[in-house]
Amino acid sequence: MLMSTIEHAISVSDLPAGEQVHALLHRAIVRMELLPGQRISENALAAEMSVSRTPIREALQRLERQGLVFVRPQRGTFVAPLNLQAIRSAYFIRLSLEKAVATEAARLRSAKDVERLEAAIAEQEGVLASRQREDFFDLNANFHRQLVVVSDLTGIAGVLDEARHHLDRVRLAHLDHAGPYPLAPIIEEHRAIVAAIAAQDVAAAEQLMHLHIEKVLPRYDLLKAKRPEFFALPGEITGPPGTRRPRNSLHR
Amino acid sequence: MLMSTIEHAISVSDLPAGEQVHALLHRAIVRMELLPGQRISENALAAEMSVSRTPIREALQRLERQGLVFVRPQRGTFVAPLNLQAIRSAYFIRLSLEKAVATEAARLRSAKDVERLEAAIAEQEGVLASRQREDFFDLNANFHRQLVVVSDLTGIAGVLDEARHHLDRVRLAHLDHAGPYPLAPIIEEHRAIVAAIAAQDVAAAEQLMHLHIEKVLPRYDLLKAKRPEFFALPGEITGPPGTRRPRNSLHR
DNA sequence: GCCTGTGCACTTGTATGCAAGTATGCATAT
DNA sequence: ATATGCATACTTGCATACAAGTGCACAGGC
Repeated sequence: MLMSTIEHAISVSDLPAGEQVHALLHRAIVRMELLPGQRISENALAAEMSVSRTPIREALQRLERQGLVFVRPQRGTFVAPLNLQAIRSAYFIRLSLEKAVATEAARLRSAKDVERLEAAIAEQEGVLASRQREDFFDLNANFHRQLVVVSDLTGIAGVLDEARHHLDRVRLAHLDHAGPYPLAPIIEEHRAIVAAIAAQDVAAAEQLMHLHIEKVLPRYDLLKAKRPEFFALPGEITGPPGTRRPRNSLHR
Repeated sequence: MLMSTIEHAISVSDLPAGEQVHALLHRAIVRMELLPGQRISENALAAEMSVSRTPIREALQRLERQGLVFVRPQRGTFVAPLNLQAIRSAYFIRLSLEKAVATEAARLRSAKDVERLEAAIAEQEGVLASRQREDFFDLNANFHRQLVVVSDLTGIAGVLDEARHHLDRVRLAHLDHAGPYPLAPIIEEHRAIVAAIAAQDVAAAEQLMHLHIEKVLPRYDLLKAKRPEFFALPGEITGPPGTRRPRNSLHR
């Protein structure tokens, strides 16, 4: 069921095989289509994607370093749980760096930059009602990446992306499994930030970004209450003893 | 010549082969023992370390993501130059995050934490005169990592390490190729930071850390004047046309 | 002397095969 | 019925072999 979408996606581009495998798994994990704890079989993936295990392993090693999967040698590779420490760290990184980015963007922005930021916000509004809500997170990422470009610090985009992905996993889990997750206020915050940047109001840009990022963290414990299995650590068993299911029940 | 030290190092531990290769190359690159632009041959490394190309490639891919090597398919793998954008980004990341870390450390520190930080500083003094100056950078890294632990944000240690490594490359190039690089003031700054943390003076800790980090960046252009070849981009030729040396002149 | 075309050695990317270790399920003994 | 030991199918880690592409060197023509 997972793989039907994969086969569709690979033929699109002719990037290195490992890149494509990574992009695919990364997207599926961040979107919570592959759930925490779920087994990822190198052999099965290689067969389904018609490549050898070599690029598969390359992709899995990347994902492990990003904290999205964990590999237990001779045992298996699994989607990483939502780790509280990883979430707190990602939040802290975003809070610190995005504030500084907003400051720099307010200092350096050109008129053209402001136009591009406003165009990005318009896109977000377009997707708000019509398309899949998962797509909103891609547009949100684009907006924040654009801010990085304006601040002339493109080298930090990778760090911010990785941090955001961890937080997006929590937000998207909310979308699917917990209560509503309103997107409209986020767009309003974006608009306010751009307004401050357009006015070159450094202090306001930083403060508004602070408030914007701040809203992400608190919801994690709500999700943990509803879906504790997403937070289970590698060795832990969530259910009472004896409920242990056969090894591949999650995978097949 | 390079490899004599390598053979010594590998037998010490029994970590996964790829880990060891990565640790070795990483250390050599950050210490500027492998110079920017220098070719890294997968085959030669595999032969010298008595492993196959598979773990070598695993290590090189990690290093590429860290910005320490660059791979040109079907052409070769090379030590990355000192990239201005990478340096600025690393500086920015350190400035933002370390300030926040200092703030949190000042809030959360226990008496035991202060003791450990002071012990780390004592170590730095010990190495100041006696041992190799390269070792100081390891102790400096330990100190900053310890601060991360105190601030209860161990998850961000990896990001800060990677940023610091880029800046350390510049500093170590100074040690070898440019003027003097005094280490004693750095220890004094560490001491002042710890004092502020011990006093739980949040504002002072943040400000002192700001000044501490700030000192790293400016020296880069001085080095660029003395050793422009360290900053040459992949395709660029530093000398005038016709001075192009045979392909392996850097390697053999 | 200078320019052009071809061959070869070398590069990384990918596929495949082997080795070491783990967990499951079945057979056996109590 | 319960517990124990073992065979087996699976996992990842590593080694090796092949494929595709690049650039230098050198031979030949001008």
